Amino acid sequence: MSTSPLLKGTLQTIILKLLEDNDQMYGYEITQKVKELTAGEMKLTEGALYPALHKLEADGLLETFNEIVDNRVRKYYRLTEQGGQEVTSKLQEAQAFIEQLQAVLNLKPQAL
Amino acid sequence: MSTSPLLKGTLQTIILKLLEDNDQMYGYEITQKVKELTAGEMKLTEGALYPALHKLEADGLLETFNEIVDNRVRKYYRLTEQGGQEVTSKLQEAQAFIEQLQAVLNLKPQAL
DNA sequence: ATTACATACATAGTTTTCTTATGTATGTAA
DNA sequence: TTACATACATAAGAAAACTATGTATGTAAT
Repeated sequence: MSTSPLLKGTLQTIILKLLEDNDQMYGYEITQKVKELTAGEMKLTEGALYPALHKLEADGLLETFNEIVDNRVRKYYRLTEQGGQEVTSKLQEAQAFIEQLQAVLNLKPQAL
Repeated sequence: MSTSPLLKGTLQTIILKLLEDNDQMYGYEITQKVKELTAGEMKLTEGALYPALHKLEADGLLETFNEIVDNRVRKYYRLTEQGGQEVTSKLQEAQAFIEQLQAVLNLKPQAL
Protein backbone atom coordinates (compact mmCIF):
# COMPACT_ATOMS: atom_id res chain seq x y z
CA MET A 1 0.00 0.00 0.00
CA SER A 2 1.36 3.38 -0.78
CA THR A 3 0.15 6.91 0.07
CA SER A 4 0.70 6.52 3.81
CA PRO A 5 1.54 3.84 6.32
CA LEU A 6 -1.95 4.08 7.74
CA LEU A 7 -3.55 1.09 6.16
CA LYS A 8 -1.80 -1.70 7.98
CA GLY A 9 -4.09 -4.49 8.99
CA THR A 10 -7.04 -3.47 6.85
CA LEU A 11 -5.87 -4.99 3.60
CA GLN A 12 -7.48 -8.34 4.36
CA THR A 13 -10.76 -6.64 5.13
CA ILE A 14 -10.64 -4.74 1.85
CA ILE A 15 -9.99 -7.89 -0.16
CA LEU A 16 -12.77 -9.84 1.53
CA LYS A 17 -15.27 -7.02 1.11
CA LEU A 18 -14.48 -6.54 -2.58
CA LEU A 19 -14.94 -10.26 -3.16
CA GLU A 20 -18.25 -10.17 -1.35
CA ASP A 21 -19.47 -7.42 -3.65
CA ASN A 22 -17.99 -8.76 -6.88
CA ASP A 23 -18.23 -12.53 -6.45
CA GLN A 24 -14.95 -13.27 -8.23
CA MET A 25 -11.93 -11.14 -8.96
CA TYR A 26 -8.30 -11.57 -9.95
CA GLY A 27 -5.36 -9.77 -8.37
CA TYR A 28 -4.77 -7.08 -10.88
CA GLU A 29 -8.48 -6.34 -10.99
CA ILE A 30 -8.45 -5.76 -7.23
CA THR A 31 -5.65 -3.21 -7.50
CA GLN A 32 -7.62 -1.33 -10.17
CA LYS A 33 -10.85 -1.48 -8.20
CA VAL A 34 -9.21 0.02 -5.12
CA LYS A 35 -7.72 2.78 -7.24
CA GLU A 36 -11.09 3.48 -8.78
CA LEU A 37 -13.01 3.51 -5.50
CA THR A 38 -10.60 5.97 -3.91
CA ALA A 39 -10.14 8.22 -6.93
CA GLY A 40 -6.53 7.11 -7.24
CA GLU A 41 -5.58 8.01 -3.69
CA MET A 42 -5.09 4.50 -2.38
CA LYS A 43 -2.67 2.32 -4.28
CA LEU A 44 -2.24 -1.36 -3.72
CA THR A 45 1.21 -2.69 -4.53
CA GLU A 46 1.74 -6.25 -5.70
CA GLY A 47 4.15 -6.88 -2.86
CA ALA A 48 1.31 -6.29 -0.43
CA LEU A 49 -1.56 -7.77 -2.39
CA TYR A 50 -0.30 -11.17 -3.51
CA PRO A 51 1.06 -12.31 -0.16
CA ALA A 52 -2.22 -11.21 1.41
CA LEU A 53 -4.24 -13.20 -1.15
CA HIS A 54 -2.07 -16.25 -0.60
CA LYS A 55 -2.50 -16.01 3.13
CA LEU A 56 -6.28 -15.69 2.90
CA GLU A 57 -6.32 -18.75 0.66
CA ALA A 58 -4.09 -20.70 3.04
CA ASP A 59 -6.42 -19.71 5.88
CA GLY A 60 -9.36 -21.14 3.99
CA LEU A 61 -11.17 -17.85 3.42
CA LEU A 62 -10.60 -17.74 -0.33
CA GLU A 63 -10.51 -20.35 -3.09
CA THR A 64 -9.03 -19.95 -6.56
CA PHE A 65 -9.48 -21.08 -10.13
CA ASN A 66 -7.62 -20.19 -13.29
CA GLU A 67 -8.93 -18.83 -16.55
CA ILE A 68 -7.01 -18.03 -19.69
CA VAL A 69 -7.80 -14.67 -21.22
CA ASP A 70 -5.77 -13.33 -24.17
CA ASN A 71 -3.19 -16.08 -23.72
CA ARG A 72 -2.56 -15.00 -20.15
CA VAL A 73 -3.52 -16.91 -17.05
CA ARG A 74 -5.80 -15.12 -14.70
CA LYS A 75 -6.05 -16.45 -11.18
CA TYR A 76 -9.51 -15.74 -9.88
CA TYR A 77 -10.34 -15.58 -6.20
CA ARG A 78 -13.70 -16.27 -4.63
CA LEU A 79 -14.94 -16.32 -1.03
CA THR A 80 -15.33 -19.70 0.61
CA GLU A 81 -18.23 -20.24 2.99
CA GLN A 82 -15.89 -19.49 5.88
CA GLY A 83 -14.68 -16.40 4.07
CA GLY A 84 -18.26 -15.22 3.67
CA GLN A 85 -18.72 -15.41 7.42
CA GLU A 86 -15.47 -13.61 8.08
CA VAL A 87 -16.45 -10.61 5.97
CA THR A 88 -19.20 -9.63 8.35
CA SER A 89 -17.06 -9.69 11.45
CA LYS A 90 -14.12 -7.96 9.74
CA LEU A 91 -16.42 -5.18 8.58
CA GLN A 92 -17.80 -4.72 12.06
CA GLU A 93 -14.24 -4.54 13.38
CA ALA A 94 -13.35 -1.93 10.78
CA GLN A 95 -16.44 0.12 11.56
CA ALA A 96 -15.70 -0.04 15.28
CA PHE A 97 -12.10 0.92 14.69
CA ILE A 98 -13.11 3.96 12.64
CA GLU A 99 -15.50 5.10 15.34
CA GLN A 100 -12.89 4.69 18.06
CA LEU A 101 -10.33 6.55 16.03
CA GLN A 102 -12.74 9.38 15.39
CA ALA A 103 -13.50 9.53 19.09
CA VAL A 104 -9.84 9.69 20.12
CA LEU A 105 -8.88 12.15 17.39
CA ASN A 106 -12.05 14.15 17.92
CA LEU A 107 -12.71 14.04 14.19
CA LYS A 108 -16.46 14.31 14.53
CA PRO A 109 -18.85 15.35 17.27
CA GLN A 110 -18.96 12.52 19.76
CA ALA A 111 -21.48 11.98 22.52
CA LEU A 112 -19.33 10.69 25.35
CA MET B 1 -2.68 -1.89 21.18
CA SER B 2 -5.04 -4.75 21.79
CA THR B 3 -8.58 -5.45 20.54
CA SER B 4 -7.56 -5.78 16.89
CA PRO B 5 -4.52 -5.37 14.68
CA LEU B 6 -6.17 -2.46 12.93
CA LEU B 7 -4.45 0.45 14.53
CA LYS B 8 -0.98 0.23 13.09
CA GLY B 9 0.40 3.57 12.06
CA THR B 10 -2.14 5.69 13.84
CA LEU B 11 -0.61 5.56 17.28
CA GLN B 12 1.66 8.53 16.59
CA THR B 13 -1.30 10.56 15.39
CA ILE B 14 -3.25 9.71 18.53
CA ILE B 15 -0.39 10.74 20.79
CA LEU B 16 0.19 14.02 18.98
CA LYS B 17 -3.49 14.90 18.98
CA LEU B 18 -3.94 14.17 22.69
CA LEU B 19 -0.95 16.38 23.46
CA GLU B 20 -2.39 19.15 21.34
CA ASP B 21 -5.61 19.02 23.33
CA ASN B 22 -4.06 18.53 26.76
CA ASP B 23 -0.83 20.51 26.57
CA GLN B 24 1.17 18.08 28.69
CA MET B 25 0.65 14.44 29.58
CA TYR B 26 2.64 11.49 30.91
CA GLY B 27 2.60 8.00 29.50
CA TYR B 28 0.25 6.33 31.88
CA GLU B 29 -2.14 9.24 31.58
CA ILE B 30 -2.26 8.75 27.82
CA THR B 31 -3.21 5.09 28.18
CA GLN B 32 -6.04 6.06 30.52
CA LYS B 33 -7.23 8.86 28.27
CA VAL B 34 -7.46 6.56 25.26
CA LYS B 35 -9.38 4.04 27.34
CA GLU B 36 -11.74 6.76 28.52
CA LEU B 37 -12.33 8.25 25.06
CA THR B 38 -13.20 4.86 23.57
CA ALA B 39 -15.26 3.56 26.46
CA GLY B 40 -12.62 0.94 27.19
CA GLU B 41 -12.61 -0.54 23.71
CA MET B 42 -9.17 0.64 22.67
CA LYS B 43 -6.33 -0.38 24.93
CA LEU B 44 -2.83 0.99 24.63
CA THR B 45 -0.12 -1.36 25.82
CA GLU B 46 3.16 -0.10 27.23
CA GLY B 47 5.08 -2.06 24.64
CA ALA B 48 3.48 0.07 21.97
CA LEU B 49 3.24 3.39 23.79
CA TYR B 50 6.69 3.95 25.24
CA PRO B 51 8.69 3.12 22.11
CA ALA B 52 6.33 5.41 20.19
CA LEU B 53 6.86 8.25 22.67
CA HIS B 54 10.63 7.79 22.53
CA LYS B 55 10.60 7.85 18.76
CA LEU B 56 8.50 11.01 18.63
CA GLU B 57 10.94 12.62 21.05
CA ALA B 58 13.94 11.46 19.02
CA ASP B 59 12.28 12.90 15.92
CA GLY B 60 11.96 16.28 17.61
CA LEU B 61 8.16 16.31 17.78
CA LEU B 62 7.96 15.95 21.56
CA GLU B 63 9.98 17.27 24.48
CA THR B 64 9.99 15.96 28.02
CA PHE B 65 10.39 17.07 31.61
CA ASN B 66 10.17 15.16 34.88
CA GLU B 67 8.04 15.83 37.90
CA ILE B 68 7.92 13.93 41.15
CA VAL B 69 4.45 13.09 42.39
CA ASP B 70 3.94 10.82 45.40
CA ASN B 71 7.62 9.86 45.37
CA ARG B 72 7.30 8.61 41.81
CA VAL B 73 8.84 10.20 38.77
CA ARG B 74 6.42 11.24 36.13
CA LYS B 75 7.84 11.91 32.68
CA TYR B 76 5.72 14.54 31.02
CA TYR B 77 5.57 15.01 27.27
CA ARG B 78 4.75 18.21 25.42
CA LEU B 79 4.59 19.15 21.75
CA THR B 80 7.54 21.00 20.30
CA GLU B 81 6.89 23.68 17.72
CA GLN B 82 7.64 21.14 15.01
CA GLY B 83 5.32 18.70 16.73
CA GLY B 84 2.55 21.26 16.69
CA GLN B 85 2.89 21.57 12.93
CA GLU B 86 2.91 17.83 12.45
CA VAL B 87 -0.41 17.36 14.26
CA THR B 88 -2.31 19.17 11.53
CA SER B 89 -0.92 17.12 8.68
CA LYS B 90 -1.22 13.84 10.57
CA LEU B 91 -4.86 14.59 11.31
CA GLN B 92 -5.55 15.36 7.68
CA GLU B 93 -3.89 12.09 6.72
CA ALA B 94 -6.02 10.21 9.23
CA GLN B 95 -9.18 11.89 7.99
CA ALA B 96 -8.31 11.07 4.37
CA PHE B 97 -7.52 7.50 5.32
CA ILE B 98 -10.87 7.06 7.03
CA GLU B 99 -12.70 8.41 4.02
CA GLN B 100 -10.82 6.17 1.62
CA LEU B 101 -11.45 3.17 3.80
CA GLN B 102 -15.14 3.95 4.01
CA ALA B 103 -15.26 4.30 0.24
CA VAL B 104 -13.56 0.96 -0.40
CA LEU B 105 -15.52 -0.87 2.27
CA ASN B 106 -18.73 0.89 1.30
CA LEU B 107 -19.32 1.77 4.93
CA LYS B 108 -21.31 4.91 4.21
CA PRO B 109 -23.02 6.41 1.17
CA GLN B 110 -20.34 7.77 -1.08
CA ALA B 111 -20.73 10.18 -3.97
CA LEU B 112 -18.30 8.82 -6.52
C1' DA C 1 1.94 -9.52 57.13
C1' DT C 2 1.25 -10.26 52.57
C1' DT C 3 -1.28 -10.56 48.54
C1' DA C 4 -3.23 -8.13 44.86
C1' DC C 5 -3.96 -4.32 42.16
C1' DA C 6 -3.16 0.43 40.42
C1' DT C 7 0.31 3.63 39.21
C1' DA C 8 4.54 4.58 36.40
C1' DC C 9 8.46 3.82 33.86
C1' DA C 10 11.21 0.76 30.52
C1' DT C 11 13.23 -2.85 27.22
C1' DA C 12 13.95 -7.34 24.66
C1' DG C 13 12.30 -10.71 21.57
C1' DT C 14 9.15 -11.93 18.25
C1' DT C 15 5.66 -11.55 14.79
C1' DT C 16 2.91 -9.29 11.53
C1' DT C 17 2.52 -6.46 7.80
C1' DC C 18 3.94 -3.49 4.45
C1' DT C 19 7.50 -1.43 1.09
C1' DT C 20 10.95 -1.75 -2.27
C1' DA C 21 13.00 -4.16 -5.59
C1' DT C 22 13.14 -7.55 -8.73
C1' DG C 23 11.76 -11.28 -12.00
C1' DT C 24 8.89 -13.57 -15.67
C1' DA C 25 5.75 -13.08 -19.59
C1' DT C 26 2.31 -11.22 -23.10
C1' DG C 27 -0.21 -7.54 -25.73
C1' DT C 28 -0.47 -2.97 -27.65
C1' DA C 29 0.72 1.67 -28.91
C1' DA C 30 4.28 5.04 -30.22
C1' DT D 1 12.06 -1.36 -30.44
C1' DT D 2 10.85 1.13 -26.69
C1' DA D 3 7.49 1.99 -23.41
C1' DC D 4 3.54 0.98 -20.98
C1' DA D 5 -0.38 -1.84 -19.44
C1' DT D 6 -1.67 -6.32 -18.08
C1' DA D 7 -0.77 -10.32 -14.88
C1' DC D 8 1.48 -13.24 -11.91
C1' DA D 9 5.13 -13.93 -8.12
C1' DT D 10 8.92 -13.73 -4.47
C1' DA D 11 12.87 -12.00 -1.63
C1' DA D 12 14.96 -8.73 1.42
C1' DG D 13 14.33 -5.35 4.49
C1' DA D 14 11.98 -1.96 7.49
C1' DA D 15 8.35 -0.39 10.43
C1' DA D 16 5.27 -1.02 13.88
C1' DA D 17 2.92 -3.49 17.08
C1' DC D 18 2.36 -7.39 20.60
C1' DT D 19 3.86 -10.31 24.39
C1' DA D 20 6.47 -10.82 28.06
C1' DT D 21 9.15 -9.23 31.40
C1' DG D 22 11.50 -6.14 34.77
C1' DT D 23 11.81 -2.34 38.27
C1' DA D 24 9.53 0.36 41.89
C1' DT D 25 5.95 2.69 44.90
C1' DG D 26 1.28 3.30 46.97
C1' DT D 27 -3.03 1.49 48.56
C1' DA D 28 -6.65 -1.68 49.64
C1' DA D 29 -7.96 -6.17 51.05
C1' DT D 30 -7.36 -10.49 53.69
